[in-house]
Amino acid sequence: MTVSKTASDAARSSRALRREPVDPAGDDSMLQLGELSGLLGYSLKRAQLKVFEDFLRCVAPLQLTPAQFSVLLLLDKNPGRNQTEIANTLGILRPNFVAMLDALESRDLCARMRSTNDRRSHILVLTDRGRAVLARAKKLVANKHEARLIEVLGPANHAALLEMLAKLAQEF
Amino acid sequence: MTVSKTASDAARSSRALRREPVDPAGDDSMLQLGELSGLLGYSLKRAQLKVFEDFLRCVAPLQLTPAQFSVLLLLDKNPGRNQTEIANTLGILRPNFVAMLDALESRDLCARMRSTNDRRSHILVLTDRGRAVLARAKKLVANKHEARLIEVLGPANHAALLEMLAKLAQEF
DNA sequence: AATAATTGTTATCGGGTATATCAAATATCG
DNA sequence: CGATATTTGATATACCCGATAACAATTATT
Repeated sequence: MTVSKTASDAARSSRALRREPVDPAGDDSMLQLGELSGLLGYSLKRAQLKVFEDFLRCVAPLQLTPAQFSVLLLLDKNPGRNQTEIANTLGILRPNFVAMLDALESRDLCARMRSTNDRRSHILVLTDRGRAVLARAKKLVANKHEARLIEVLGPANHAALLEMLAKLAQEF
Repeated sequence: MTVSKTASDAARSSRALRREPVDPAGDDSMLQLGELSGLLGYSLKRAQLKVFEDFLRCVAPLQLTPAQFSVLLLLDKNPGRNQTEIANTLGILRPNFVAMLDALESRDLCARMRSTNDRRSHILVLTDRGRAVLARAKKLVANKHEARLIEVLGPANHAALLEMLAKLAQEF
């Protein structure tokens, strides 16, 4: 027979939600990772999932994903740009950016305005509400998310980590 | 009308394939990233994509993804384990691990053996071919992939980066 | 003016991740 | 012992993200 809501099911669910391995005091009696712990890509992926997870927690009151936050940030710093430009600088393909913008626009965080010069393109602008949400998001990210990262790593290490990751993201 | 294969289309395709932003000497005249470059999660994600991309290139002759490589590594270091144990330590949900194993088994890289103790579970073993492929993969990863990472970052930085990422993956 | 290219969009596909559920086998407990 | 609960592998399914092809409207090129 099948039982849906049990203690172990709940444990598995919360574990799966965070996509993290299950060794610490779990039931698998600690398998050997071997060369896996020396693989940079492996730790990179794991760390990225944890950091994104924490970002979502910290900014949960505003219901913003990392990708959405990055769009709002970019719109604020680069007014008067169209969809193609914003999508390109974020590495998002234009077709996939359409639904993203639809979601943000339906929440009145940004708006598409027809350009007078080029009637094909949509000039993207933050709404007043978008600016307000972005301001609150920035504070949450700085005071909760990044603050926790700096606390765990130490300020010097945090800066060094950021520099190395930026180098990898560029020159690699 | 629609034109499918043009010079700019090819440029966009290769760019999209690597999921990377399009500023350097592109056409968007360099948008301002703003606080985005200071967001650890942003650089983390970008770096992770680049590193995985390089991993795929380096190990392309063997047609192994990072996830498949990690499974083979784990099977080698932990013989006699079942699907649940291997999947859990890699943060893979059991339902999703089934198709992954099917693919590896269909290529004769590993095999499921019925356990005599517990006839529910499948003991996972590397085949001879699996061991051979893993050995070749290890060399490619070490001599091409990780070597390039160490070259770009410098040995000391590479070690420091690995340590910090491991700390984030655990304590965060 | 004819052709090519760009912009936003839709449809669609594939990969990764998540949940619910099932049959078979085992464990637990009255 | 026997009834119930749990575990294991598996299937089906759903969602999100990334990718490609194609299209109408508009603009650029020649």
